Amino acid sequence: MISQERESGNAATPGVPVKRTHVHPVTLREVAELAGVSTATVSLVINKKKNARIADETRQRVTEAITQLGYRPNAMAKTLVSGTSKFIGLVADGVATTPFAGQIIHGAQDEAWKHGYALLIANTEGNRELEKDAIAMMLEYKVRGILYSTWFHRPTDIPETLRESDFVLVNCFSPEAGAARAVVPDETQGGQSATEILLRGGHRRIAFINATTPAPARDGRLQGYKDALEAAGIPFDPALVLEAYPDQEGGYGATGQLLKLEVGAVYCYNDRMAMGLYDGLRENGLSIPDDIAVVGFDNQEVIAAHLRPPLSTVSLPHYELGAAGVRMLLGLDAAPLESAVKIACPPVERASVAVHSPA
Amino acid sequence: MISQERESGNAATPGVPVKRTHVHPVTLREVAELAGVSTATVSLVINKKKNARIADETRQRVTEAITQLGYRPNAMAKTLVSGTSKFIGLVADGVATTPFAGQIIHGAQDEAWKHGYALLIANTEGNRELEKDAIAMMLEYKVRGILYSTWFHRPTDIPETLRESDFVLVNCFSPEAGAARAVVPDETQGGQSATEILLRGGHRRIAFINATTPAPARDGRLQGYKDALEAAGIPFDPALVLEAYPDQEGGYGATGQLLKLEVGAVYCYNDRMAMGLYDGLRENGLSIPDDIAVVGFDNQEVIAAHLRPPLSTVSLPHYELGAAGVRMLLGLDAAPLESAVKIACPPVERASVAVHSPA
DNA sequence: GAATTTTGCTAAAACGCTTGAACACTCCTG
DNA sequence: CAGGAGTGTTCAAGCGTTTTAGCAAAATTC
Repeated sequence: MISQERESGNAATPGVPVKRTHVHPVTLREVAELAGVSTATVSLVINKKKNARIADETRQRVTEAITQLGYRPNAMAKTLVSGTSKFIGLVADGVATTPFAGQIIHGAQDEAWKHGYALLIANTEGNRELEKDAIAMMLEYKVRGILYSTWFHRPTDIPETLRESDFVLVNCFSPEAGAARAVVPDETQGGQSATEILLRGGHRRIAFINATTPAPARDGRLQGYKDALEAAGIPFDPALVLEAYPDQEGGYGATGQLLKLEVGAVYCYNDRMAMGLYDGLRENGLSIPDDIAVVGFDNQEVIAAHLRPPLSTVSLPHYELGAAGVRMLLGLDAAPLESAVKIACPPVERASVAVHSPA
Repeated sequence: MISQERESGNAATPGVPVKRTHVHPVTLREVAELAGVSTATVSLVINKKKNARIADETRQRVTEAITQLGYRPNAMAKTLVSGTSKFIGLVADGVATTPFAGQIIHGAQDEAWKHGYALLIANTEGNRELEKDAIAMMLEYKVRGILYSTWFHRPTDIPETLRESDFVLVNCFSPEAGAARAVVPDETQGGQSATEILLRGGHRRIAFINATTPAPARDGRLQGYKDALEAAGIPFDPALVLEAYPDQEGGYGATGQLLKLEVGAVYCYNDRMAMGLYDGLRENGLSIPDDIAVVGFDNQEVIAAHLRPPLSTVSLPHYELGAAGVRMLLGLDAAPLESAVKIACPPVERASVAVHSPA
């Protein structure tokens, strides 16, 4: 065999004499020919097989041929042989849409890369049909596994086709226990940390504006608040817990109620609420943190870091979620089936809470 | 390499005779056997070749076999044959890091998907070495082409290896003319639109707080301001153009100077500046839009839509940039080499500019 | 110096699919 | 009824790798 002849040039176009614009298609065989060895040898050299015995001189010759020709392995051919690609799929319901949840992609991509994997992403906008197609595509490309992620922490059910592959749920979990590996933020610890920021500021009477919308975050963040109070020996007072829709308007609208509580500190369900609350407090002539200390939750950079004063808050560890998802998928981190792995939400202290007790 | 063995559990470890949990590897051949035809026939059925003549009865049988077996084509094998995959690469210097530029990914992914392509993304954080690896990876996977994107509009030089593939620059451009296809936001039109929002509000004396940092945006947005004034028959007054660092602090810090100008309207280089300016103006007891109308630029949702009052601004069309990049790559949109294609920055009017003239 | 081991390399069979050429029919057409 | 035209299907040659078994020559052993 060893069919097609070539005019001397470069650019191999098998069969057809037309030149490709982009030069490359240099194959293993061409390298082998130039180096005067078999393709097997070249393959062995490239993959640095430890128990392959290759003379230094040969290895040398092959390496030279490779660089001289500018050879690039064809990953498809490799994958075909090995049966699985160096891809990890990431199915997201809206991660690319939502600014800060984009960090999930970022974390997954960094971690994947670290282990020699590339990310194949698909944004499904929650569309079930699209989602199915996306998963099918990933399976066809023989991904090593799939990360199924949501833009906010919530329960989800698992698409049937996902089961055809290894997978890990990221920022979501299956309501049926034992159904899947999953990694989520530790809302409770986060709520506790947020409250502790205020406790450290010397506050003992702390309000919490929770969300009206049911979600794991709503329960967890409240629980964390209670835990922190208990640890500090402060009795929990339900009257100090307000509720509002978790956005700027909600925060702004909660101002009135909050003022009635006459607290010196308030912990908001999220940063957007805190942002609205800032406006409300300001309109009432109150200054942060002197009249009232505020902490948020989420650490949405654009907001939290740039409010005046900058907002103390707790980070939603999106980057870490993505990274941990990849590690769990690859079997590098423990990944119990029984319950989701929880990633810490680290506190970020800024100027919205004074360092010393104002009391 | 491929070290750890596993007890039978799941997780196929190549080499070991352990069964895969995930059943699939159903091949064309198996389908063919079940249907009692050759693999060629099955292939023809699947790909719906128009000039393939297949009896309805046969087609039927094959289709059944396919669903019965849950057959999934192996995309790698397909690609190997065809020479190019259904992948489009997206190399980003920080798109995933930067919240709103993430829309580039989103737009690219939607558009790619629409044409049957999947996105292969790599975030390089501007690291040249990583970038090279990322591009190499994409070339090895025989991507149809590569989108090279930056998180803010700027000139860039083109990595050598990028030339081995089709590519389009997104949100950036090459300083050497004719070097590459590129798509960027139309800063000038954007600046003009921003200014026009204020003109429509009845303002004739409009300040512009430009950035101190050199960038295409800085020049373009200023030019747009001038164009808008000229079109309205208002002479350009350099005294009305201030400069500040383009972030909240900068905007806040520019308040003093701005007040000296005694203008009723101000156009800020970006939303973050406007956000800072809001604080500055408020501290001086001025109300927006009654005492002073404000427009920004970028339309960073988290900021612009949720300030009080919501900020009128101009959208940086990240989504469209991504989508247009894909279309240009696939040859669906014209893509001149001489100069970058410009995408409009549509105005977004909110409450920071009053509808009627306050004059 | 024969037997054995080691070293260096290659042949060739996969991997799962596509595709043009070829084959075997059945219908027409004149 | 021979020759041509359709029609339905299969053959077999790739696509670019990896990898195992095996071969020949060189080195080592006794």
